[in-house]
Amino acid sequence: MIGMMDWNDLRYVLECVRHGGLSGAARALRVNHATVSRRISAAEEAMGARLFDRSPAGYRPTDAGLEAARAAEQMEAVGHELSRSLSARDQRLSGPLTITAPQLLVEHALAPILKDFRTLYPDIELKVVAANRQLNLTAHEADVAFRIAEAPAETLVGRRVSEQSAAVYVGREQADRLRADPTLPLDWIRFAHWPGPPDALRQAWPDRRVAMTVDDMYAALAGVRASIGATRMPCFLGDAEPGVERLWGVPLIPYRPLWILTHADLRRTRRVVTFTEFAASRLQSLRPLFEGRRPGEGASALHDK
Amino acid sequence: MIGMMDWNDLRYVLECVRHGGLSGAARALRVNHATVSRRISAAEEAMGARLFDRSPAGYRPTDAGLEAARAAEQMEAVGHELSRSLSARDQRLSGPLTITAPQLLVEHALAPILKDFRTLYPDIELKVVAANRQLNLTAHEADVAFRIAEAPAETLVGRRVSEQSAAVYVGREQADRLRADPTLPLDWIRFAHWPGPPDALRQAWPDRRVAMTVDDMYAALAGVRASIGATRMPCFLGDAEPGVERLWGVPLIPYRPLWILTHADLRRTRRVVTFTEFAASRLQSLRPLFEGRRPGEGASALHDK
DNA sequence: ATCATGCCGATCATTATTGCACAACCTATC
DNA sequence: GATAGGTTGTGCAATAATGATCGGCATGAT
Repeated sequence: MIGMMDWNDLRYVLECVRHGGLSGAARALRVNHATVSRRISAAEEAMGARLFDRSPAGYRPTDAGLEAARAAEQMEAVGHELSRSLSARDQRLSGPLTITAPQLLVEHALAPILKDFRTLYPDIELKVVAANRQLNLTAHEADVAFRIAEAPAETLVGRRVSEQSAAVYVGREQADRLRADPTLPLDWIRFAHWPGPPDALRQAWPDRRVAMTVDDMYAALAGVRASIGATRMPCFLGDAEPGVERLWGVPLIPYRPLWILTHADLRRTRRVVTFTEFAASRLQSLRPLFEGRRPGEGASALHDK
Repeated sequence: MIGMMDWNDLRYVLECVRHGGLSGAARALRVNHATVSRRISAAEEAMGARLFDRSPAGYRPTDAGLEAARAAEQMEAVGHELSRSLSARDQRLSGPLTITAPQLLVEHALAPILKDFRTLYPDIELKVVAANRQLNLTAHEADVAFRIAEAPAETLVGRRVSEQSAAVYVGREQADRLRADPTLPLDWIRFAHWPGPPDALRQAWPDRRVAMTVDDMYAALAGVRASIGATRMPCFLGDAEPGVERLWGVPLIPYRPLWILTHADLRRTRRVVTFTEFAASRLQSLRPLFEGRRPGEGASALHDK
C-alpha cells in the first residue's frame, strides 16, 4: 500500500459529500466540525489527492472525492450487511433491541405494551426511538419499526397489525358553540402539504373556514384542544383525548393501516420474533381503538356513509 | 446503527484472523500487540458478539469473527481498488511511483537504470522495494513490478522484456582444481525445494556430489565464489561476477524470462507508462547479458546443445 | 529438568486526537 | 446597510489512544 489510508476517514469523506460541507457531516457523525475538517485533510494527505474544493458556502467534492465517496458507500453497505448478519446470528433472548415508532403512537398506544415487555424479558435491553422521521432499517438504525403507511418498503417484512380509521374532532368549547348555533361556519385546522378536507366533511359541513395551518400532528391536536378549530385525526388519537369529541354528522374516514416491520435479515432472530409477536398480539386487543369502534358499535359501523 | 462500529477495527479483526493471534496481527499492522487487543475488544463490544476464542496459543476466530473478517476483506478490496483508481487518475509526471524487483536484479541490472530515471524525471518520487517476496500489485503494494517468471498473474499486464538463459558457474579455485584433475567429482550446490541438477549437467558431468544445500540465491552465489561448489545461475548473475566462470562443457540452459508488469488499472497512467517504457528500452540493450550471449558469440549460440 | 521462545494480559508514561470557544467570512432578508 | 444564521479555520485544554515494558503461561528443544 503506497499510503496506508484510514478507513474511518472515508466515512468523513462520504458524509461530507452527502451533506455538502463540514457542518452537516459533523452533525451526522455527531462530532465537532473541526474533527471532520482534520480527518478530511488527513484523508487527502493519505490519498495524495484533493478531495474537495473549499468554499465559504461549503465543500464541493472533486472527481477524486466522488470516487472516494463511492468506495465509502460500498464499505458502508458491507458494514450494514455485517451488522444485520451479526444481529441475526445472535439468537439469545437477551442483548440489545432497538425499535422505533411515531412519537404519538408511542405515547398513546405503545408505552404500556413496551413497559410490560421489559418486565417480561428483562435481559433484552430495549431501546425505543420515538421519532417523527422514519429510521432506516436497512442501515440498521433500528431492529423493528412501527409504521403508519399504506405499504411498507419492499425490502422490509412484517405484518399489517390493524386497519385504522380517522374522524373529525372538535374541542368541547367549539362543539358547544356549534351546538348553540348550527349555522356557524366550521373553523378548520388545515395540514400544510396535504390535500383539502375529507369528502365526508365537505358534504356534512359545506360551510368551513381555515382557522389555522399546521404541519405537525402535535400542533393540530393542541389547536383542537384549544377549540381553535376541528381537524381530521386518527381515532386512536382523538378518542383518547379528554375534552375532545368527534364532530357529529361526519362518518369514519379510512386511514393508513398500522404496520410492524423488520428487515428480512432479522426475520428469524429470536429477540425480534419474540418482540414482534408480543407487540402484535397486544396491539390486536387495541383494534377497536385503531378502527374507531366505540363501545356499543358493531364492526359494521366501519367506514359507513 | 445500534452500535456504531469502527471500520478500522475490522482491519484488526481481519489481520488477527489471518495471523491467528495478536502478535502476528500487530507485526502486520506495525502496531503494539496491546493495541490490537484493545481494538479487538472494542470491536466485540460494538458488534455485541465475541469474535475470538482466547487461548494462550493464540486467537481462534468464532463464527462471528469469521463473518466480520469476510466483511473486512471486502472492505479491503474496495480500499485497494480506490487506491489504484486514485493513482491512475493522477496523470502528472510527478508524484509517487513505487516499483519492486528481485534484490539480485536490482543490484546487477536495474540500479543504473533507476539512477538515470531519477535524474531524467526528478519530480517523480521513485520508491524501490527490492524484495525476495512478490509484492501484491492488486493490493497496490507497488505500481510496477519486475518479475522473473514463466507467466505473469492474469490480472496483471505488461511485457516480456527479455528471454533468459542460465549456466553452471564455478569459482576460480574450484575450476583450477577441476582443470588439474578432470576425474574429480563435481562439487554441487543444491537448491532446497528444487528439482535436481539440469539434464545438460547430468550428461556433461555425470560424477557429482552435493557439497551444500541452500534455499537462497545469495547463499548459492557466496558458495560458488568460495569454491564450495558449482551451481546453476541465470547468466546476468554469473557472468557479471568476478572470480566466477561458466563450467565448461555445459551448454546454456533455458531460464524463466524477465517481465515488467503493472496492474491493469494503472496501464494508462502517465508516470507508469513513462517508467515502463524507459526501463524496458534500457533493458533491451542488456538482452545479450540476460540471454547469456558472450561478446563474439552470435545469437545462434542460444540454448544449443 | 532446564532453558529458550513465543504468546497474551496489565500497567503507566507518552503521544495523538478530540471538543470547545472564538474569529472571520458569505448570504439572505429586512 | 444592518442583522441573523450559516459556513470554515485556528489555538488551547481535556481526553482518549498508543507504545514500551514487565510478568505469567504455555510449548518444544536440549
